[in-house]
Amino acid sequence: MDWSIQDIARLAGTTSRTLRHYDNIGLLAPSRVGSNGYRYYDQRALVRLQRILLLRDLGLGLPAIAEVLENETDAARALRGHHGWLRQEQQRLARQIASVETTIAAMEGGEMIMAEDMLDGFDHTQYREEVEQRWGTEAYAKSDAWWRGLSKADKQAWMERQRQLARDWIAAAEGGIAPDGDEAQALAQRHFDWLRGIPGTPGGGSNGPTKEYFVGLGEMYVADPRFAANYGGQAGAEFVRAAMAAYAARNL
Amino acid sequence: MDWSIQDIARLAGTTSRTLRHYDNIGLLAPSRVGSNGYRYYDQRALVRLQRILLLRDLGLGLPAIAEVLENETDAARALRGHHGWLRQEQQRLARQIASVETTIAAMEGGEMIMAEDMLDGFDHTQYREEVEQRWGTEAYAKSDAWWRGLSKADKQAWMERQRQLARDWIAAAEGGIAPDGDEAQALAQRHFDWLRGIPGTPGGGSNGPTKEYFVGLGEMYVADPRFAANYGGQAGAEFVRAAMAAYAARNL
DNA sequence: GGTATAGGTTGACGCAGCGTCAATGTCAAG
DNA sequence: CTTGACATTGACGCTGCGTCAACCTATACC
Repeated sequence: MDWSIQDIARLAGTTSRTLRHYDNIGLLAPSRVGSNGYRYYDQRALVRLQRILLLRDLGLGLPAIAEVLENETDAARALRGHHGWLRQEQQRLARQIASVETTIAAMEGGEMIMAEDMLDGFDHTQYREEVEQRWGTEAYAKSDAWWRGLSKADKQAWMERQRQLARDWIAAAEGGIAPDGDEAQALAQRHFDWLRGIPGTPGGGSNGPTKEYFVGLGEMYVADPRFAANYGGQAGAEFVRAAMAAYAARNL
Repeated sequence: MDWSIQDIARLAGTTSRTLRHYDNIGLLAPSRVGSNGYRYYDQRALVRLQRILLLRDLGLGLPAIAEVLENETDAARALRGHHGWLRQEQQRLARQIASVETTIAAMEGGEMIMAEDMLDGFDHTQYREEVEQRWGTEAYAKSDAWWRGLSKADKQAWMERQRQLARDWIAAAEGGIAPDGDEAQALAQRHFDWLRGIPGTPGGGSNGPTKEYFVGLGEMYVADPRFAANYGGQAGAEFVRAAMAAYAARNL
């Protein structure tokens, strides 16, 4: 005994379109096809469909489901892998939610990030000594000239970017992820690109900072409490340093 | 002064492809286009791009971002709405994770759901009295005959579906969502479709059960501890009843 | 001036998983 | 014979770009 396409669709709680799709991609073929082209499905097909839908509800992709159904053995293994991915997603969402919340708070509290005047209170000369000491007076002079030469809009854009980057670093550090994982490495990449925009950094310019400079910067973030504060304190700065070091080791 | 497309891409930490995309969909036009078709961007454009990327990192969709940037005012409101959606997503993920975990446990512990013999221990006659009392002896006889007439595969499929449904109900109840929300109502819909497959239910068959039957069933789940156990106990059953009642009020 | 090289342009496909027409054939019932 | 329900095969749409492909341009060095 077999059912029409609508019948099993109803029986399994899905739609005929879905069944045709599954047929097209080879995930579930009808047990019989009439001379008129009509699809008919029997019990075996129904059982398979049920399994498919079960796994789909758990969030597995159709290719993964197909694999599970063919091998028969490693269903649990596939689910464990999937479970890991789900948890990652959840963490990503948690961090995003935190970001949104702090952003909302910032917008309601202060003048909000989108506002025009956000340069107040920023004095880049406060880092003068450190920069001169570690990378020479010339490096500082260059970057100082660069900064003074920027228009107001430029400065705003640059700071906005810096602040967002710092926020993301903090969120990442608090999220408890690995400094050498993909997430953190993506942040390190952003950090690298951001530095690239500052002339006067050793090796700076289009090619980006040198390995030594990049790693040394990470050290400084930890060593200097003024920098550490930007990244959520000591723990945050250490996370940033670890991520930067890992990035440098791989890419520079 | 303006930059080439690669320049701002680097400055903002994105790609030229993205910028072309934003131009195509009207989200961010270049400030100037050379006679050769090259795109050039100035500070204003850079600022706008930065805002776009900031909002994008928070998870907003491009149309939503466009809206925020035009209206200028309701950025916080848009973010609050987005925040709600993010939390929903997070809850959905949490429930999915819980489902995956219980499924893994079931597969490792018992013979797993995919196994063949899972009809043991199910005795549908245990509900005989209740059914006869509430909906008449004929209703029971019909559904009994239907069940006995099913093949082994049919019975398996039916039970698998029932069990998954119950699991999802439990997860939903524990997830703390509203019984009349979209999520729970989708489950009620599945429950309705599932009942549809059982002849002998009042109004059953292709059209599905009647409103009275559907609501009455929900009551029974709460009243009878044997049913309640299927849905994770008293609290779970009450959640199911509430969801079914809401569903019936709207759709039946 | 020639040429190597980097960077620019406009299409257009691909991805995940179907929803949703569109145009048309089939089956059961009145 | 007509009507209506259900079937078929395309094919576009959605999200946000990544990734070729095929073809100009700008810059720099010889």
